[in-house]
Amino acid sequence: MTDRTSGLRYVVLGLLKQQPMSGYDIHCYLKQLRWLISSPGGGSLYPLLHRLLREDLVTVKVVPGIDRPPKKIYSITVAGNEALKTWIEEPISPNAPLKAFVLRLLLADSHSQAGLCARLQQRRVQVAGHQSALADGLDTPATGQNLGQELALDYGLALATAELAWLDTKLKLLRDRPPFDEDERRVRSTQRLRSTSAS
Amino acid sequence: MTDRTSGLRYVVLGLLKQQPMSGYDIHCYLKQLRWLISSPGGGSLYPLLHRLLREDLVTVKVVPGIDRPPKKIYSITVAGNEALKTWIEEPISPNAPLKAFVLRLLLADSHSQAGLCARLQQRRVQVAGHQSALADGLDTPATGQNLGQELALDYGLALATAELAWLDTKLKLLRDRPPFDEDERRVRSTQRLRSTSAS
DNA sequence: ACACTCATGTAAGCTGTTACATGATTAA
DNA sequence: TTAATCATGTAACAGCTTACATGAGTGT
Repeated sequence: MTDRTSGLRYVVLGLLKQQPMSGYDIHCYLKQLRWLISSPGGGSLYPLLHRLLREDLVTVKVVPGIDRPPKKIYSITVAGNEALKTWIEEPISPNAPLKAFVLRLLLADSHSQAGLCARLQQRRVQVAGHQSALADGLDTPATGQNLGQELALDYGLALATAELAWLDTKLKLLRDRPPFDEDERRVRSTQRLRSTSAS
Repeated sequence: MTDRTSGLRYVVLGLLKQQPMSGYDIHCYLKQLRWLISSPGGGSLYPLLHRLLREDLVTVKVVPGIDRPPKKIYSITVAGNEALKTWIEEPISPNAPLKAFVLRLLLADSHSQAGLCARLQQRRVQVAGHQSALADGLDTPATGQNLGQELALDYGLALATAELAWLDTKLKLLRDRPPFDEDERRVRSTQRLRSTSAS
């Protein structure tokens, strides 16, 4: 409901849904994504796993490693899956941080394509609102206008505009081709969904 | 140093630098900017002001209102100004949240133009890094590729690209016209710095 | 009478951070 | 030997959130 947290909880559940893994594995995986979402240290991760365990959203199995420290492999439970689904599908509050959206995108592999479309659509509405609010801010020289604020507004506006463009492109792509089945999804998506190019 | 906090502290100091105001005033002001930065409730604001007071970064003066509850008007101190300046000029860690950048932009009115350029430049480097990392992620189908992750990466890439374009435009604009004096700044900036247009 | 805005505050709690501790194995 | 990677954890604390409390005035 609040959407003000980083949602680390659900990132972890999402990863465990893809495959069971240890706290350390999660840590390494998230380090690779650190430019998309903030990655936690052990001090956040392990206590979190303990909490999830107490809440019965995950289970553990200790696997002794050969010539390695033993690992504690965590798996998601039915309750965990439900909690994750609930969170992913729950509407994002309009001024939640950008992460809230990316995160759901990231964890949406369990998502139906229709659900994904709905999510993008919802985002579109919010960004559009956001954008016009910024445009208003720029047009009214009312509130203490200074160079910094002006720049910040213009910056926000530029990013909002770009995001709208992206959303429209993807929505069109997703709508043009009706749902395909699970097996094809992976392949097709990697072939078709590219648009922007690097530097 | 950490850059992991929301920096509310410095937003407040920045506002108080522009003009002395009460906790409630700050609350209202920030509510208007809620699409750019998250705005705190009274439960965050008042304790924060008390802390700033204890740290001698601000001072208070109680102003009894006529037919209104009395206000506590806070003003920034010399120490407060220094703290703010230090924070604004301190380098942003590469994977700090987007807010960290916008915030400094927002509070940069006390900033020299050269400083602003440097800040944009620094951001450019970071976003470029960010962008190529994302591009790499998209090109290697290595890590658990799924539709959601693919979309998230593409999304990040699109936004990074747009941001780079914006940064380049602004940097060019700022470099083309050498520093103008304080009085002209306000007027000129509002005339010249626009680029993106609304819906 | 009721609710709403102005205006300030407290208290409990969650999340996450840093810094530290442990202990084994592997590479310089 | 020293350092680094693997792997887990604890403890202290910062920051923020929600929910609540208070109290005066204003409008319906």
